[in-house]
Amino acid sequence: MEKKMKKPCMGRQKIPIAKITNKSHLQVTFSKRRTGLFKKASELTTLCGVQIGIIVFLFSPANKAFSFGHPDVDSIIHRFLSSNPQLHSGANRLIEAHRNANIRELNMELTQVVNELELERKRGKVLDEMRKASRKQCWWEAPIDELGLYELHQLRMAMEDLKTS
Amino acid sequence: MEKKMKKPCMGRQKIPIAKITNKSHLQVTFSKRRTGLFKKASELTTLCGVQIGIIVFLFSPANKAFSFGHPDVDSIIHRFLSSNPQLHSGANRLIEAHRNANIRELNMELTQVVNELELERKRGKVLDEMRKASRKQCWWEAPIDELGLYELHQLRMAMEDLKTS
DNA sequence: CCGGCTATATATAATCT
DNA sequence: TAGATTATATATAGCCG
Repeated sequence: MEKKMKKPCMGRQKIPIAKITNKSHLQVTFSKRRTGLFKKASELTTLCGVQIGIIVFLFSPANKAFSFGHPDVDSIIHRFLSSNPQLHSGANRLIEAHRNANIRELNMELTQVVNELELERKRGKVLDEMRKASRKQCWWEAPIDELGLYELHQLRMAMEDLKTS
Repeated sequence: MEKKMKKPCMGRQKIPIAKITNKSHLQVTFSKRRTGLFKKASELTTLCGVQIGIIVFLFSPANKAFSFGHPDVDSIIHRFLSSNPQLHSGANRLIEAHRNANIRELNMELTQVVNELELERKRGKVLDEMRKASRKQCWWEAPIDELGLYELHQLRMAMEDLKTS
């Protein structure tokens, strides 16, 4: 009863980057992160003297659009649309063909491949760690509850590596 | 050379939010923060199921435009313009033109990532071989039920996370 | 120009008010 | 439903290779 009376607060917890199902959590998180995103954008604008436009569409609970812009969203959009009149040199028919493939599909494919890559990297990393550990001794042969703190730490680390993004 | 033999690293320092004058510092900061901004946007998109479009204009050293979008910048812009009838002045052609550029970038990125994935797979394969070669009865080969509940949970979560993110 | 590293500044998930 | 608090997760400034 000396130091750790009770836990005042869990503090920030790690959350998986996946759709938040709890409506109220989502609302709070959206609000906070949107603010944070705009703040980051604002800082980038000031620090680097760049112009930024951000548009955010929220579809639930109510459809609503938020935006941030320096100098303002409209001018950014206008500039953006005007800046790339055409990079469409006649060389790439493949690109033309892909247009029908829809960007969203490409994005999904890219995302999936990136995920696979991440998985492979982590798998390799964990295997590396295990291999390294196995040189010492086969501590994992013993029941979990008999493991020393160090070994538990190692195991934990391996797990963390596996799931850390 | 008495007190501070060496300084491993200054660590992150606080910087004033004002235009960075040093060109190379600015370049580095811009690159890092732009990446961070896009990552935050990506997370917000996933966490809250919203659509986001970001456009960043860098005027020095060279004029260049960066963008992030989910599903893609153009659709975000289009949606935004649709909600503001006044600004919708025959921009469709420009949007179309820019879409080509986007697809090309995506394709290049995809190709690159696929290549990286191949490399990682090979590495993983090698590690797998090593594991097989030296396997006795390491825990990851052993029956699942020998793992502690916590570790098992962590592993499960890691897998789920990797598959769904 | 990148990507990695370390120490620190910030952002923010949970909790509390 | 909205802020204030707190402990932790992340983002990054400065340095290197």
